[in-house]
Amino acid sequence: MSEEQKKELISRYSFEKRILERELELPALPNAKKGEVVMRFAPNPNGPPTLGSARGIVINGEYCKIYDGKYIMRFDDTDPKTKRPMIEAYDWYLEDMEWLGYNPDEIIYASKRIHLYYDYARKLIEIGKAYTCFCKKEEFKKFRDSGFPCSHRENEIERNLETWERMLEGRYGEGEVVLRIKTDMSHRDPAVRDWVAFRIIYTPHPLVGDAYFVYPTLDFESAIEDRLCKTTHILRGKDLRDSELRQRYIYNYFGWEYPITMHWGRVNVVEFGKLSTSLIKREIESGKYEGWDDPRLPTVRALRRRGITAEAIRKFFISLGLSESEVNISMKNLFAENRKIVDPEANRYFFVANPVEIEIENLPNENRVEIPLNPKKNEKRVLNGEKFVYVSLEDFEKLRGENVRLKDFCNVILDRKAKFVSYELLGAKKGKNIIHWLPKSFAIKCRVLGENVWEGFVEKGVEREVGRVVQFERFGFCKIEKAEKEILAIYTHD
RNA sequence: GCUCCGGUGGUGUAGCCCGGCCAAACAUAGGGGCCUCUCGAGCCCCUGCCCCGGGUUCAAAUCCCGGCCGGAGCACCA
Repeated sequence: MSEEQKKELISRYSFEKRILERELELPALPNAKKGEVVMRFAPNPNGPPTLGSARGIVINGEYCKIYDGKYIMRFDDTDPKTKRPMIEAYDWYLEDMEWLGYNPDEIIYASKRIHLYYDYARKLIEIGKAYTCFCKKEEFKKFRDSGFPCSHRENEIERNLETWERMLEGRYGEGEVVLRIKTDMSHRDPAVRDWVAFRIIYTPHPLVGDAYFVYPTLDFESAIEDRLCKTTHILRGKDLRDSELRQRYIYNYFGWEYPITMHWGRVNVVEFGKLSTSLIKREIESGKYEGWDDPRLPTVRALRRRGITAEAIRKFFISLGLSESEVNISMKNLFAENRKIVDPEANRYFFVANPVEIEIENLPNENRVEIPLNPKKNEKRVLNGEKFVYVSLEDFEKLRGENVRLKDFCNVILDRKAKFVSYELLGAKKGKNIIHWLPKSFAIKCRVLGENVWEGFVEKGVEREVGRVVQFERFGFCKIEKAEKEILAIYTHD
């Protein structure tokens, strides 16, 4: 074939691909019509929401906003024993969800609606699609692994109904009997073979006490609840992918249409490794962390306390999208997002960690030093340029004996007894010898909490910033938490 | 072991379904420079990626087959 023919062929088959300006937005949701979308975020409140939960809240919430849909907060709290809900955590979820910018249109507590699920269980037994099973779990595991049914599978419907009634009357002990959904004992995926729909637990539930003792498993509860709420789209982590396979059996038995599902991959935040809710709980109890909002923790409340904005968290997860591949992501990405939001607004202050007091000998006169509160704004803060000032130990040790610029004030030869050089900026260079300082008469004690604890002084004026993120120059962004006798700040990021 | 899902620069994401201006884009990180009286921000430049092997095709990141690697499920947890 000649070159010409080749070219001809190529141009015939190639088509112009429009290069889309990619914005920060989620891909279109399949089969979604504006105003008709119903989605839910369904956590078990056995601890406060973490960064991982935030992904679910944000992704589902964003789609609800885009499609003007209904957003349901559903507490999947149907295990009072192994994954026992924390009574305070219900409110924590609601608080954090609102803080992240999403307001649920409806709140559902599965534990209060268990009687509704019983009706469906009964119907399934009646049509021969569920059976009561007296196998011990190890015993059943053998059947599941080998793919053979256990004897209970062939129970008469009448007998199943009878046992079920007796379960509800409390005639059996924990672990004695369960209700199973009949799927296919030879299904190629062992995870879907005749799974448990109800089990008996006598431990009182933190929210509803002893109102029930026959509890549905997540798969049963979720299957029914999604139907009752008319959920159209389920977006969740890949760990629940097999749920769909299991739950579809129920949908098929009842002739229901299963919602559209999408799953995102596992997120591993490098800084935290595998920190599960239960592990955090243990470390709080052991005293390693001070509480669920310890700024070192990846809970939503800790991030908020620390000065990470909801907007940054939202953008962070929107940018991750719905990829099914598992990701190793660093907090640095979140911080970069946050810095962009916080930087233009944050006022600047001098914070001197590990202060060293120096005296400027032969200072000609004290004077007012005006420094912008923020380089992009006009407002100024005023410091008194006086004889006794603090500088940080780190700067002192590094630059002792050198010509150093006390930012916006004057140049000195740095020492405990420093020599005044000039008011003008003579040969001082950014990144080299311009340092921050504090007049002794203007300094308030300040403690900064982060990975470390820093003690030092901060300039007067930060008292006004309680609740806001400021930047301590040459130190980092911090959120001012308290201003009483001394200032308490939480380290946000650099 | 069985099942399912992934694998694009250091890290994320887009492109894959519908093969072709993709010798691959954006963000972040790292390196260099400019600017700024902060180690912050901004501006400019640079480094660096289609897991491997076959196949189909004029043409493969994209389709097919086979490996390898990673993750998840196989609970009377969610």
